[in-house]
Amino acid sequence: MQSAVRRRPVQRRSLERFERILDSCAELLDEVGYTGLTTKEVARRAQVPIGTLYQFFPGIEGLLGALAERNLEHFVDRLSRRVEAEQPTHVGTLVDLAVEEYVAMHRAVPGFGVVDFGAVGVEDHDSIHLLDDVLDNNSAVAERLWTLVSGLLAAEDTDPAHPRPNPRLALRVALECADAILRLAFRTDPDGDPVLIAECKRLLRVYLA
Amino acid sequence: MQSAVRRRPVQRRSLERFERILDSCAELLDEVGYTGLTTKEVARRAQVPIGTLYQFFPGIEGLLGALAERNLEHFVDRLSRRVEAEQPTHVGTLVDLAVEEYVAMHRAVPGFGVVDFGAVGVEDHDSIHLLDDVLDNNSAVAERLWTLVSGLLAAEDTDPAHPRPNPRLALRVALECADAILRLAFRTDPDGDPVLIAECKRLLRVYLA
DNA sequence: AGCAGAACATGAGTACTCCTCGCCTTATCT
DNA sequence: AGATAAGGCGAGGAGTACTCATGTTCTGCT
Repeated sequence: MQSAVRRRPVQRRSLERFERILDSCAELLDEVGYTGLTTKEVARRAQVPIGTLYQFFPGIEGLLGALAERNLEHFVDRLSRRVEAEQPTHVGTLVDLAVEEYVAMHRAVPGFGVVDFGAVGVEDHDSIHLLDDVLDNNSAVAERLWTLVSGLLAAEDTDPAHPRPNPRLALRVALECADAILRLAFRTDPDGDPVLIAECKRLLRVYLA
Repeated sequence: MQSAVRRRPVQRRSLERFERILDSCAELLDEVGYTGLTTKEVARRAQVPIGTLYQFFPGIEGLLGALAERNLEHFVDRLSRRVEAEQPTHVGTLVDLAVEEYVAMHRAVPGFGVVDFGAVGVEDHDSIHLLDDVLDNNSAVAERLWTLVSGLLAAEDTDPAHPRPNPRLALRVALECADAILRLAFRTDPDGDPVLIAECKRLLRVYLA
């Protein structure tokens, strides 16, 4: 079991190339889609020889994994910032924030609609699990979000007779659903179907209440 | 825009081969996964030369599409039968039936865990939409299920002051979620994590109520 | 029965793809 | 300055998806 990258660059020039490869990959994903992606074209776009690409990434899967990792980092950053700024006091408002940030990234970040946080070529056989060893990708996302929501989830548990049975599980499930619905929203409408986005928020609120 | 098959066999021998190709494809999916699948190996398994495979299917995508189509047909059949047998009177019980049938197929039908009803290489670029021209795969499923659930959904609308806003949309969303959660359940546990399966039912009941 | 045309069968070959590996250059450290 | 590590490179090996020209078998029709 290995990471999504083979060798992380340490010198400045190669670090730039590393990022350029990821950027080109993301752009190409938007243009030709997942199955149309080729390492050769990514390398050409990034203006690096093919060998250099394979210095950093173990292959096309790893490349996508690294992109997903970057996306997740980006997302958690943005969400943390907003949570800190707005200090939501209910699960409902937190949900809205999270959905909005996801939508914003979908619109702004190249390739995000295709790779998301790592749900492309779901390989169960012997391939690497991109973000984490044991957990699958969205579970990794759930873990990262846990610190942001666990407080609120516990605080809102107003009825001590019926405590929330398993908040971690609920978060995990909610995430999976949100991912699915929002993907659908962007499949339906390139800008994200507003009706579906609203419905996503509604479902999450109802479920997590 | 084309169907998932290129030429549908009419003579008996070739019809057997057609089915054998799909069966081999399904088996192989379980063994080597989506990215490990090759047309050559499918053909070898099915004991047909490679050219014959391409007589029927426009390529690997089409092959998977045809498999998904068959799965959907199979699923709708099973569910219709159970609905007719048990005559559920509440949305909740109908949900349970649907989830149980889905789980049963996951356990019994080779390849079902990988292709589902068609959510593998989601191609947005220029590839065929497997089950339908305009809608995506799960939307096609939703349409097929609509006749089974529309009656119940309307009948349970007990509060005329707040009618259910858009039952078709709700079904569409519910389906997307169910698919996501149940896939997760089978990723976690080869037999389908019972906790997640139960949670899936719970979410659907809450959401559709 | 004889025949036209449709359906079916075949696999070598073309045009890709991913990825490796040996050899080279440049940077960093002591 | 010398040694060690990091970075750079692209032709080519191994393997894939898919085509197509050529041949065979079936089916319906007169």
